[in-house]
Amino acid sequence: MPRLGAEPHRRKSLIDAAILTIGEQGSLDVSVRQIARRAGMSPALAFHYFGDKDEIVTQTMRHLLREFSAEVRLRLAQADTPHARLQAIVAASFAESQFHRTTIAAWLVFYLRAYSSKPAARLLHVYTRRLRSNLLAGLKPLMEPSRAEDTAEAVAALIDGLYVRHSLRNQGPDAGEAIALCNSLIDDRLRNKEA
Amino acid sequence: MPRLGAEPHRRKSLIDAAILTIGEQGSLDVSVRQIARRAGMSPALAFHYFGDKDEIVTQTMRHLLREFSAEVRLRLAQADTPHARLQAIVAASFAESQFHRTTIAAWLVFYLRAYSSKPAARLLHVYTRRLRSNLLAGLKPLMEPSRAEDTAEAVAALIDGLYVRHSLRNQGPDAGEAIALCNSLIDDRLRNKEA
Amino acid sequence: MPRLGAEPHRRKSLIDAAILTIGEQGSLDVSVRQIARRAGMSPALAFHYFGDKDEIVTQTMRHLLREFSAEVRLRLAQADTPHARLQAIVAASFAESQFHRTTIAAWLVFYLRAYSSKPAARLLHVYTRRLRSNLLAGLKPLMEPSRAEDTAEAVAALIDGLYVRHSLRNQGPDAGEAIALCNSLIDDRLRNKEA
Amino acid sequence: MPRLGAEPHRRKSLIDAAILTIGEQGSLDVSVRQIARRAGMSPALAFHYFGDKDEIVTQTMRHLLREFSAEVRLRLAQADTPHARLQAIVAASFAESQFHRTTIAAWLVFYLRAYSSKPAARLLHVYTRRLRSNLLAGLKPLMEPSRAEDTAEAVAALIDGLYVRHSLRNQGPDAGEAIALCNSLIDDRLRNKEA
DNA sequence: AATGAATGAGCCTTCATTCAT
DNA sequence: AATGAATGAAGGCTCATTCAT
Repeated sequence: MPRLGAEPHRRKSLIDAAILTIGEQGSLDVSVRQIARRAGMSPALAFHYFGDKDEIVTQTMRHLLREFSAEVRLRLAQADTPHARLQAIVAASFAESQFHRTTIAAWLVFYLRAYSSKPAARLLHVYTRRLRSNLLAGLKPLMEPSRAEDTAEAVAALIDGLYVRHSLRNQGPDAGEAIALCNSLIDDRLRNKEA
Repeated sequence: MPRLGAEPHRRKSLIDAAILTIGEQGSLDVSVRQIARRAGMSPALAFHYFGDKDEIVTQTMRHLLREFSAEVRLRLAQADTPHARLQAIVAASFAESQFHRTTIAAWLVFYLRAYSSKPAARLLHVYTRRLRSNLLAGLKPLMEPSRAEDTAEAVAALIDGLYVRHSLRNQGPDAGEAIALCNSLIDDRLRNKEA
Repeated sequence: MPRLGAEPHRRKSLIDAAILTIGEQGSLDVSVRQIARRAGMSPALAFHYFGDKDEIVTQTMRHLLREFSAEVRLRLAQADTPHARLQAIVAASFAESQFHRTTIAAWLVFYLRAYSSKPAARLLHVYTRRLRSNLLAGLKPLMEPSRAEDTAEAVAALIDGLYVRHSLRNQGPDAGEAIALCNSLIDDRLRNKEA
Repeated sequence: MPRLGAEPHRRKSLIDAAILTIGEQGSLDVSVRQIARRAGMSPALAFHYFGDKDEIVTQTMRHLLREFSAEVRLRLAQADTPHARLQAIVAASFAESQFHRTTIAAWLVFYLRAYSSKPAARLLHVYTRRLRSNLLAGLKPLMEPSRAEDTAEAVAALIDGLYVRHSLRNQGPDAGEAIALCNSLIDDRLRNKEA
């Protein structure tokens, strides 16, 4: 039952299925068969559209990155003070589209993939650099440079850590608490400027 | 010429090899053959000692957990104030034995394994509970309970996040800076008690 | 914009593409996709015209055989003595249309195909019988029958062998030398009739 | 039921099975499964010993080449005149160990493999050079150099051609006739030195 | 007329695991 | 104690082939 122009829809289905499958399993060690079945098609079709498994994985990673970027961009557009920009970034990080156990697991899997895959490392590098530069843009107007850098590092790490812990069987805090903890860290750093 | 009592030594070699191999690869998708080769023995012997691959992995995870616990215990023993206890935990987390790229990658791999493996989840749960209780023991005397819990969560997350970021091609801070960031968070929280 | 009567042209393109692809690869282990791409159409169209891969291959083989027959017929028509007829056959065998590395490779591939394909064997049998009868027609008037049969066999084998060796990275002789060697064998056999 | 020191025996079985399977099929397009089954073992074991299919094929080719070389060497050792040396080479070519339909088909398959495989081409090149040099060593003392080279080429081609035709459903001559045809060509060339 | 969509079958290869020695 | 021998299962990937449009 082949429909015309099915490609974009199929690719999307596969990427969604890949996120779910990889996220649930907490590993890239999932078969294309599993992903394809979940996406409602044969493995052969997955290969037809993506060429090989690596490309499925890479495109999935790229998709996650893009979704996050969009979330950030959206919120930054509405922020008009440095402080608001910081909160926008934090909020984006814990937005509903990002802060699901499964999605987070997929993120972590991709983090780990960077260990042995050059392209994955490159992709991730772009993301971390952008996050850092966004944070610094918000922090620099509010404190001296070296302190701003430390703070950016701390916020970025705190976000990552909250992700990790949240995904760990919902053991970590929920989105609201996570945001509060991040903002609290930022505010503390702003208050105690001399520390 | 097989020496008597070679078993403990063999097991240790295999676990060390497993940490290195898993850590370098950033994945459990390593073959027993690889691990055994690195440990200088045949895969068959690895099975002889551990029964199956799962047991190798589990024991490796347990080993990592134990090493960390030992590090914490050691430092807690020398801390005599609540604040010193907090610093001891932080210091243990970034002790040389823990804060290597490869070791951290192995940690993350095990975090992810908890997604699909009950035993792994249980093991990890013990570790997170203990860390939390250690942190709370240090924080409770210094601030009101609900704030102490938030702070414990933040510190734990910050540590995890710094781990993740450090392992990402040394992109994160080194041990000294990591410790400073953690302590700074703690101190900020102590100072702004009313926040 | 599909033109009317495109079918014969399409079929020809496919057969040409098949010869090239099979010849270059030195094997029938080429995909219909490769052949179709080379012929500038989709694999589905190739199936539309030929039904299945086997038919593509068979028709290709038949085409090669027919081309060779035409070459022979053409030259035989202009030969008026037995000796001239023999030379015509030899010349046809090494005519430009036949003596290309790629074409020869395709020939060999088809020879081998006869091992496991009845239809291919039948096709090839027709060709060898015809060649033999053509040679004998030229030889019988010039020597006694049993000697003529031996000679026919030798000439046929020599031609095949020169093909094989020529296709082997142009290691064998070029067309002119090949013809000379064949004629020389014939002439030797004519001279030493008593041997 | 694993026996110790089984490797050489297993490798031999596999190579024999490969010759038969490839020869019967007239193609390299045989699965490792087929070969392994014929050799009485699982495909996995074949991979264990040879690494990959390519290595099975290459070793099989090398085996064929070596067997032929041995046959030639054996007979050359007993030949004490140039003419006897020529006959030795011819006889070796049609010795029982070489002149089986299946073996010949395997030879042809390897000839064709040289089209797309560098290593196969190299291997084959060694063989053709050696054959040529052996023939020339026998011919040079008996005729002028340029004629000797032509003759070597003719003999080599005739042998190859007789192979091809023999393998073609036993259509060609049997070993005895084949040898006679080759010797006859040589003798003719010796007699008509001035041609 | 022509093609993208779709799949079942089959291949190469790797791996965890067992067993006899 | 230690290992080579051996295999079933599973995975990635390609291909011939069909079908709706």
